[in-house]
Amino acid sequence: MGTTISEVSSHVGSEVTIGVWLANKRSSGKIQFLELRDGTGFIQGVVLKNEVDEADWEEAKELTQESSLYVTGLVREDKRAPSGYELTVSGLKLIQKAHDYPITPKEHGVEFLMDHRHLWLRSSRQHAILRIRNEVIKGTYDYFYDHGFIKVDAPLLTGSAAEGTTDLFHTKYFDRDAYLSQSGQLYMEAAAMAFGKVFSFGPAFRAEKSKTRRHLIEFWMIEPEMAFCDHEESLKIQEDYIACLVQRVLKKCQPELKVIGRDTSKLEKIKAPFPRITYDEAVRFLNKNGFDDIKWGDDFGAPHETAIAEHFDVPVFVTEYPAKAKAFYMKPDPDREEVVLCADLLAPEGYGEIIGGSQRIDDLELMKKRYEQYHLNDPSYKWYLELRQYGSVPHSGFGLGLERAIAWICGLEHIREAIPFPRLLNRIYP
RNA sequence: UCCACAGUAGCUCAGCGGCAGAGCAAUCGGCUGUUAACCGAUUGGUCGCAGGUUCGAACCCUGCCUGUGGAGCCA
Repeated sequence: MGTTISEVSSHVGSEVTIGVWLANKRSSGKIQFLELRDGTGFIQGVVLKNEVDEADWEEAKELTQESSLYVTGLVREDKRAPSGYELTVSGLKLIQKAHDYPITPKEHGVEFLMDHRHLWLRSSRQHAILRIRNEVIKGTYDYFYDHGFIKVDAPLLTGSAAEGTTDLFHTKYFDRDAYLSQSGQLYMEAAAMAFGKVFSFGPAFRAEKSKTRRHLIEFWMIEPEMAFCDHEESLKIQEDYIACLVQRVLKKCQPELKVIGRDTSKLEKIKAPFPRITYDEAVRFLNKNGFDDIKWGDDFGAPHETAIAEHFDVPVFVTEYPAKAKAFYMKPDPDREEVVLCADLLAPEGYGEIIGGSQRIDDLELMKKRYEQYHLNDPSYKWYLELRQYGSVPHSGFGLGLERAIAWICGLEHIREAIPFPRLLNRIYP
């Protein structure tokens, strides 16, 4: 391994050798421009006929898109080059000549690009998005480590449905039934009782036949859970965490945001605290704004969420939903039993719900009642009830959909670009 | 599961009842500052599949398959 393109600015005036792929080529009779990439960045190589060996000149002429080679040359600053730096090529050594690379520099359709996702990742746009994803992941680890959380891994194979609301992928566990996890939350509640503040980061699987720009069959979720933490404290952590992520991407990923053409002025506004409206207020707002179909007690659909979020240019919390519309484990408001201490965080610009969170029921008798109401008396749920039996404490947590957050931060049309190999309805290749 | 739209060259698309087309890619040639370079030439087809209507179907009709994005559900 030699120098990388990301390091060339510190090698101006000296000769370097870099392992690269040819992204594109433009040539004249006696000068060739090689658009080179090495995974860390892009740089333009210039091959001049009267300054290289004839063999190298001929080899450069033979280069095809995505051929791999070692290139040696002098690093120069040059305003005419796309990146500001240029390599005057003095020698090149072909590793492999690629034939008929499918993704050409022109436009392609969705189906074709998805069929070639393993190659599409090489494009500058996909490269930029996935580097931002990497930064969001690193930012998540840093944030929670810095705030006293420890990462605890939840199992992916489970013996029962975590929430019982969505369709699970069924599989066999030797001669028993098992399901792929759709959430690690219940396990995080157990972990919070052991470690205080915890978070999980792992994949979640939903066998829903959803096919919209906001849905993946397999997606990654960050699920913090905090003991001795009420709903209000949880909201403060959520808004601080999201604002930190956005500011970190703004600080560290300017070149990537530029490649994908993100309007960063919209991201610069993302600072805590975020506005909040209650479910009651949201229903009144919707009824006043042309949504006669919503009445108190109904859950919101995507058009309703979009209408609410459109009134803010930062994420907005919708709080205190009717208990009937939410999961069995959410804690009722002590002053108003019909609503629960929960919040959904809706991202701006129509990106929808990126966080769902709540304070959890800590009272053993109430949880027993919920078990009866929701028919959860299966032995596989026994352990979760026991968390309320041995030193129960107030606790809260939330789940962030990683790809939805990335889609919003990057301003993507579709969530499928926010994950390296998306699993979508009807697509499990490549 | 429901609704809507689409499927023609390797890719992106035009053609909408009368000879299968263009741009890009590929191949060959030209060009010393290109930025999805440009210029000339060549190659490239089961018009998604099956049936029907018609003198004649890529085009009209029916069914099926595949894809797209929207609903529901959710992060």
